[in-house]
Amino acid sequence: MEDNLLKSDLFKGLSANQYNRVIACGYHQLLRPKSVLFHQGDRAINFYIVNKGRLKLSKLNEQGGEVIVRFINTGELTAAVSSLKERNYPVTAEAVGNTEVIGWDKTTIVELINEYPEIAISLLNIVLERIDDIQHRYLELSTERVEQRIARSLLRLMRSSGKKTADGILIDFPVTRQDIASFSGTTLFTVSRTLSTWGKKGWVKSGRERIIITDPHTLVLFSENA
Amino acid sequence: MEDNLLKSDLFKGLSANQYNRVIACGYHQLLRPKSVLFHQGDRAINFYIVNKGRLKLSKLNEQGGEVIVRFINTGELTAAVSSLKERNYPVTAEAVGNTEVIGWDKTTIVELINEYPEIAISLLNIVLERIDDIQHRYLELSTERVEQRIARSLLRLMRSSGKKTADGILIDFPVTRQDIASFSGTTLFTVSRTLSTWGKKGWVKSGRERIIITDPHTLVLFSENA
DNA sequence: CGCTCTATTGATAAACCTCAAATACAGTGG
DNA sequence: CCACTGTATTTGAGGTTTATCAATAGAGCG
Repeated sequence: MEDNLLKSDLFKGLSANQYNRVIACGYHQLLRPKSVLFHQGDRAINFYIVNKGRLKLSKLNEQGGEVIVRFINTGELTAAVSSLKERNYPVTAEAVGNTEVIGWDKTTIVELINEYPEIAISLLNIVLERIDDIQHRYLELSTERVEQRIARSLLRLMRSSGKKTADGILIDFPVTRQDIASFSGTTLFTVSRTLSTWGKKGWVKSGRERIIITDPHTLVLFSENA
Repeated sequence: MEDNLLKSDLFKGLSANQYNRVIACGYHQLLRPKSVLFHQGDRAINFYIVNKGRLKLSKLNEQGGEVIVRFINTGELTAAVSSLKERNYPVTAEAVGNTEVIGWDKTTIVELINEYPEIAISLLNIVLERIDDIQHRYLELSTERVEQRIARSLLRLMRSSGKKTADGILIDFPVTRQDIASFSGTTLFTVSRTLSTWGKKGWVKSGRERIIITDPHTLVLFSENA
């Protein structure tokens, strides 16, 4: 049932037995669509792996501004860091569609690391890659124009959650203009206009909570060169 | 000589002996001002701790756009992640003033972690905090106006490298308008204008590569409320 | 004192947001 | 099957923010 997790980066270098033991230490949780797994500042559980479905990691400021930090797809990991400082601006993890996760609390993780240091290495690798990713997005947000960023967002979603269809590559979960906006650092209006334009050009086909990328190649070129 | 490092988060939970052993495994390096410690993609060494001075971590895109990801101050850590994908947009670590670092290569780090798993926990904590920080900055960049972001940048620099003087709190290393701009996601022109305005209001005093925050309190209020 | 790097300031323009109003869509209950 | 309701989306007009470009001034160094 959870064989998809075996392939997860977290378990790189572990034997099947060790893997089973680690899984046994965690606990399963089912999430309905749009239910919240954690806010930063919650304490009980610290690490989660998505067994099925997808989480949306977002961050709010008090003026109501939202950014989507990333999506956590099946097999991927996220952590609820309960740092003492910084209670404001929590990170929120919300299920997109029906989602299953397995969670470990901090104590358990520390025990497991002491038992199997490979886990620590895996975690470090994962986390370093995440830093790389968010730094990259930071650069993009800082230096690129809106349309370029929207293109990159679509391509990211396509790569992580794309599904081939007759028309093109469908982003395989309900995604609103506002989602794309929060993921690209712009407004839903700009996203809407941009998708309209690209629709006319034949690059994408989009509808209510639904985006199909019909010409990925051109979109890639656009995202890199303009 | 390196007692300042003992206090570093990296060595939390280690005995003096263990600390000495870890330090002995690394190798020292002296850097002249503005010399480059690494580009991402370099391989030999993977983790560095700043023993003296300061590093500027920045990222470039091919259009020449630059962002400063963060400054690594004395006692802090950084890693040169040589991921296979993504050769473009390297992260560059450059010395600000004369700087000393100690470096460990990946193999050594892995060995040390296997020996002292506490190190892995420390590293994880450090890296998770960094993620938190950059995510926070990402939110700010996405949702706040330029002046607010400039204020936050100054305050960050003040907190990490501020030095009390008669006039106010001096940012204790040479920092250009362009640096502030790259750190805030704007242009040097906007930074210049903003500092001029704030100079007239008595919030800061600034000159060539030199910024003193004369009214930190007001600047904090401004950074949070407008 | 000339050279180079940094900073200032103004004019102009582009990019993008904000707000308002209309329209499309999906589900629900009659 | 249809009307109804609550979202999601589209589109336009207008305004703000901030970048861009150009020209000038200042600071430090040999």
